[in-house]
Amino acid sequence: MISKELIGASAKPLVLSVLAQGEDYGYSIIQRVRQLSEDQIEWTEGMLYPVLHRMEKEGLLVSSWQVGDSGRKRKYYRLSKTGAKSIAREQAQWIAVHNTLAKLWGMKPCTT
Amino acid sequence: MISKELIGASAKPLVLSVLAQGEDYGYSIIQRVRQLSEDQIEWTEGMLYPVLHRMEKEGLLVSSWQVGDSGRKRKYYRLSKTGAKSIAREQAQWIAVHNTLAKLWGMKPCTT
DNA sequence: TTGACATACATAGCCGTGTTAGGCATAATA
DNA sequence: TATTATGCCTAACACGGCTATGTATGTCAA
Repeated sequence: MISKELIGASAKPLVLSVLAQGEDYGYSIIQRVRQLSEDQIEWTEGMLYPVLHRMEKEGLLVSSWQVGDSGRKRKYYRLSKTGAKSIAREQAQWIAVHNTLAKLWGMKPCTT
Repeated sequence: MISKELIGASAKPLVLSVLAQGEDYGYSIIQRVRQLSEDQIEWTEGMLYPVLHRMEKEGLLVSSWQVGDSGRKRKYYRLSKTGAKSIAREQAQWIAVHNTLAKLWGMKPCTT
């Protein structure tokens, strides 16, 4: 179980990074993150949807309703240019904190 | 500048890990973290003191007033047994999230 | 002496955000 | 037909960081 603080801190960078691989919709993003984390990160819909709305309002994402193969309406999100650029900043912040923890834990720092 | 979300998520593991190296007091912890992060993590007192109080209330820390060489009264914190044990859990959570991000960023995962 | 500054702790109000809980709707499955 | 999985959304609540402020002491220079 991941703490709500960590959930909150990782939501934005994770959404941005997932969408960097191509557009996706809310419900699917939750599954993708769960799989990527090997069932360790279990997002709730009540957490993700407001995050997506906020990020769209901030201009990081763009949404569009589409009807997929299933015939069901889905709200797909993709990165805006601003969103694509912001990944680097999110990444830098994360690495900065991670490397500080890594020092205290006797781990090797992350480059790149 | 680190986002408030990341600040919040990293506060507890950072405090625990700093105190794992020996007891310390609030004002000093802020400096320690700033140095360790190479000036990238700049905690405010209004953020840290409530964190320390909470962690003590949770039984993770134990405090004691001491008079150091400077003749000034300081409130030193050290890990309780519970606090020492909790580091591993905090670490596991952090690594879980980090490795998920690392996958998306094409980085090598952290092993322990 | 006096003023400025770093040290050192603490709290109050504002605001953002995850959680819990609930609602609504459709397609697939039993 | 009933249930489950899918798929979106929002409201009330509680928690916690930020800003601002208050208090107090030691150091150093004018």
